Amino acid sequence: MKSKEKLQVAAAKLFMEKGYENTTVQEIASLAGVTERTFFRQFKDKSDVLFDTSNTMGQRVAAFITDNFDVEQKPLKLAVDSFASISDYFDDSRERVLARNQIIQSNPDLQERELLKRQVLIESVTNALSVKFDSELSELAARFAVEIFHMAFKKWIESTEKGFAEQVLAVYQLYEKLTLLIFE
Amino acid sequence: MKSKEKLQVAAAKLFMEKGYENTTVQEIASLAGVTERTFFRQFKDKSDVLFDTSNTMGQRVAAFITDNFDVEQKPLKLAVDSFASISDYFDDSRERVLARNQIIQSNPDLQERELLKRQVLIESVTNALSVKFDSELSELAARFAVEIFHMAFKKWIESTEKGFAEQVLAVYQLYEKLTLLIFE
DNA sequence: TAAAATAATGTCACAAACTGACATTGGGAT
DNA sequence: ATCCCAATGTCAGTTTGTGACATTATTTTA
Repeated sequence: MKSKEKLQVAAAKLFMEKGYENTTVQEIASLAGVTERTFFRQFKDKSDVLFDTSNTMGQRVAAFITDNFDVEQKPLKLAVDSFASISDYFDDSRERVLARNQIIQSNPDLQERELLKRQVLIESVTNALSVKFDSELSELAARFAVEIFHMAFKKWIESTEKGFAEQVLAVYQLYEKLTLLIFE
Repeated sequence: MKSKEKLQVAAAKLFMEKGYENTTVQEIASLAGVTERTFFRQFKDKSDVLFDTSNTMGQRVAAFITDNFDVEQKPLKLAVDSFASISDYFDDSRERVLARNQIIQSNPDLQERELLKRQVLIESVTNALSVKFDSELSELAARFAVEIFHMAFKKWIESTEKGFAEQVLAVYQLYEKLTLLIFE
């Protein structure tokens, strides 16, 4: 196992056991059998060890969008569907996602980091949509889609009732309800 | 002048002159004529000195919403109007807002902090809307409204053409265009 | 295979951000 | 004038993060 992975495993373990703020980079490095210095070579800061820098979600979502331009004309619906399309990412590893989420919610620094990741996600979706739609419209749709995704995620966390895709759909319907009010 | 204000002034000056990362808390404190320790008593961290902790915007926006429930039935439109209602906050001090924005955009830490502030804003709007509307619908409307606000802010930064309220309206119209596609 | 280049890790020294504990001061209230 | 309280200072220490250079694996190539 590469030291990067070892550090991620060690960090996850310690964060769970004693909380994010109570574990030092020193401890993580020791548990992983490396030096503090190599921690900071793999991750730009302490919080970085929890965040996937490669933007896997963004790539999957963008791929879905480019693959489905033809069957779906409405930018927002397309973007929302793209989030539903990655529901396996969540449903298949509920345990891990929940644990991770709990750590993040326990600390403001981590929440901020998560928020920044959401901006990257918005960009991915915006770029994917921009191929076919007007760029400003794409950005707005992307922003709305990510908000819908986020609300769906929160609901998915709270209850075991529905799968991720269903929660996304539920929030999308809430959006339809919201917009229908325009024409009352 | 209270030391808190002195620190804010000193920080703003130094951040402008030599950038956020290149100025130390030490320097800010010295310029303000106090100790590093009192800086950290006033602000929870270095970035805090740039952020208004009292959520003035949230309060103003929430106030507008509660004051205008009767004249406006549509939650999103109401929320968006509430942002237009504080346009003086921006138009009246373009200089300062631009300078501040430039500092924030120069550093990831500050961007994250700004993002967290937006969450607080979302909560304010959600709570205000919840008095009259369903709570989930309120949250969705609040999230969308804040995204619209943010896009309007970006456009307002980029061009001197329109006032803040006009930019908000412009993005809202973009939203209408987006939703109309539902019924194509 | 041996030598040489390259990548990963270690060592060390240090700056900057932050905190806890306790001392000092500087105005208001009495 | 004195007492009180809040704000500030002092100081010592922890943790995060970085630069510079040494050492050790790993891979390339002669």
